[in-house]
Amino acid sequence: MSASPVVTRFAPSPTGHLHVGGARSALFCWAYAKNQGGRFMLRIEDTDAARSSDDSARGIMEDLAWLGIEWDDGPVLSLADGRTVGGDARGVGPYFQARRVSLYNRCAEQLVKAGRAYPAFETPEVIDAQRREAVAAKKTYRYPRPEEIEPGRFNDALKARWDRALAGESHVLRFVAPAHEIIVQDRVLGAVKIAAGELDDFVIRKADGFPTYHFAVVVDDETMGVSHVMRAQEHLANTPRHVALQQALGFRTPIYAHMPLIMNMDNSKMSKRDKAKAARAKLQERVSKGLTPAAAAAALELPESEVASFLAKDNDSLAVAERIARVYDVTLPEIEVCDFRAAGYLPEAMCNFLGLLGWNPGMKSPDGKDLEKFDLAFLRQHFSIERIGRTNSKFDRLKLLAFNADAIAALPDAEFAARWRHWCEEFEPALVRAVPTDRWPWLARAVKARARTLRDGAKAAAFALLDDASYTLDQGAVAKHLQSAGGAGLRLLADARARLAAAEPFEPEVLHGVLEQMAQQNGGMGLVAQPIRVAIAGVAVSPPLPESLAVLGKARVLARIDRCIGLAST
RNA sequence: GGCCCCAUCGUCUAGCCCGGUCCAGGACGUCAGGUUCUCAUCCUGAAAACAGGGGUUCGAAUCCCCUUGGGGUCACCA
Repeated sequence: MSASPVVTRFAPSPTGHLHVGGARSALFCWAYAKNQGGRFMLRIEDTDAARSSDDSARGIMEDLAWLGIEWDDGPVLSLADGRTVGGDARGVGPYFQARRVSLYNRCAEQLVKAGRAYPAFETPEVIDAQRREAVAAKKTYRYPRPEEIEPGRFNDALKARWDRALAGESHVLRFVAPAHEIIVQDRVLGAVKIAAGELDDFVIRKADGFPTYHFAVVVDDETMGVSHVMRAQEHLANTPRHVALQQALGFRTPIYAHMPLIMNMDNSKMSKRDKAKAARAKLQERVSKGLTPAAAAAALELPESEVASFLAKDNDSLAVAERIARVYDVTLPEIEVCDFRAAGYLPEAMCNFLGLLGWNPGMKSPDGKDLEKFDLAFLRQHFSIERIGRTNSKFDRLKLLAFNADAIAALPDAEFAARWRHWCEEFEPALVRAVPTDRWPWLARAVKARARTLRDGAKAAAFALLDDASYTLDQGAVAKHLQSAGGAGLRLLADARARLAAAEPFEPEVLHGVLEQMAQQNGGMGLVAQPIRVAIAGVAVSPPLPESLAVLGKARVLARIDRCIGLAST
């Protein structure tokens, strides 16, 4: 008899973008399946009809694909390179839970007929009231099982309830929680025991006919052949419910591995609401400095009432937060995978960093230091559940940034140029338009060491975007590098203009030679470079000059120098 | 609050299972130097942790217990 194949799954609900925590879960599930020669499955848990959307499902799939986490089984997605991921090779689909409702209903009926589930007719309002009462009395609320329900027996009372349900009366289905202790054998945490009586008769099918998460998960993991359930620890408390359900349905219990959580640096939960918090903090700071809400609303082009409610924490609208970020120049924290992509992070850096949050290879690199740089190929080769940690980790963006900087530095120049351009086409198109294609590699080379993110690269390249006839010259820089010492810098600049006008071809190597020669004749590169830099960039900071000059081209360089000399001489 | 999980530098962590080789190693960050045409990169060095208290033991970061602290979860959300 062969060992059952390893099948892991990532099962997001399509109610928004892919969160980094979800990405880490998916990464580990993928890595383990691949390590074991098994299959990684993607299932969309869209049983919350009101909050789910196809756009979200698609966005999550695209984010996973961007990271390089590709699923063997699941919805089909076409990639940019023409390949597709997903499919139903094992014939266990569909992979959207909303399309599996009849399956859940069959299982639910089986439970009812076995006396392990029953229709309940209280309205949500009634249940809420009971719950509030319990909270007010400082007691733990547990749904009180009707006395007429006998565990394991489809008695007359249950039959009567079932008939009412079949007749169309609004109801939910509740599970008859077991009277015995439940033990979850977790591969990360060990044996977790839940005493009998801790579980109450939870809902397995909602009034709208959709299964609850607990029920759908259990039915799907069984019918889809999932062997290993790896998920975040926030699900640990749900697991006894799932085990109880499996036992009642006669299902196998998969192997569980609960991973530690990823938290903010302040130990709060990472959530998309952090964006609203950051924007609100900024706006409040402005308001405390005298900005009136009315003026803010005008600047934001939003109704005053909406701004007021946002400020009052009555809503966490992402749209408002993003508007504030743009108008008041706040950087919203990246929370979702697409945020990191837009911020100019490389997928390999994300996967590497995420792979180290709660797991590590426990290996040394050739230089004897702990090995912590690796790619997806390494991860799938070496991943193991045994090395998953038990403690929550904080998401340190500075370390991620360092990883990203290293990943960029490790890219060959040509590849960086291509990938950076690709990113700019989507997020910084003006730069792509401003620089001729054949000069792009020079720009990329000049910018690479300054780019901890692809967006940094675009910032460093800002000089290329300036309008030759109207860009601002920093007065301090002009005074320091051009006008001081009796205008020595200006005289050098005039000399440089003449030499640059004669430089041919106008390419980095030639320009480097021109500058070197000037440096030798004029007391060092520092004295020569800064005046030219101020002239062409308007400020005393820019990427290396030879490349910068070549990117602009002779005509623009001469125009800028002429304008600068004119402005600085008066 | 009930239940559950966790506990090594500021942060991610190695070491813990199979006690001694650990006055605890690496990385990020920080600080101090150096290289460099600015900025950045790069190089060198430094400071920085076993939460506390009890056990067990010749010996504990490693095993046990308690305290404290942090986290998760208590929906007709997933």
